[in-house]
Amino acid sequence: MAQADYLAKFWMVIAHIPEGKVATYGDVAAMAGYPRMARAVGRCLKNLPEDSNLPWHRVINAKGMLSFPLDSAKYCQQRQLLESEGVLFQQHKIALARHRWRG
DNA sequence: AACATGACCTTTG
DNA sequence: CCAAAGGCCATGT
Repeated sequence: MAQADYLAKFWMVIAHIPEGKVATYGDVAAMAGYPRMARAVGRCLKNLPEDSNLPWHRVINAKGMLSFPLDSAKYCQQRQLLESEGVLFQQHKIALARHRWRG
């Protein structure tokens, strides 16, 4: 189905994000060739199995923040993964200007 | 109906 | 006046 088509592209793009860099949902969608599908990217990541080797944590929203409540376990996990890769946080946001990846 | 978003607009500092 | 932050509506699955 068509869904598998763009899902595969999202995975490919995300898999190409370098360590220490991040991309927004919208950027991933655009780089994959589907400009208005930012939310579909989020949906896609949500469906990922745990044993997936995809660096989902390098995908953040346009505000440079993680799309989880600040006190959630998910938020902590993602933030920890990013910081361990060298991504710097300013308060609760990522320094997008410094870490945003451009394909 | 719900969502792991984005862009735009308005308000603060 | 410019920048950052938050709220509201629009998109697509």
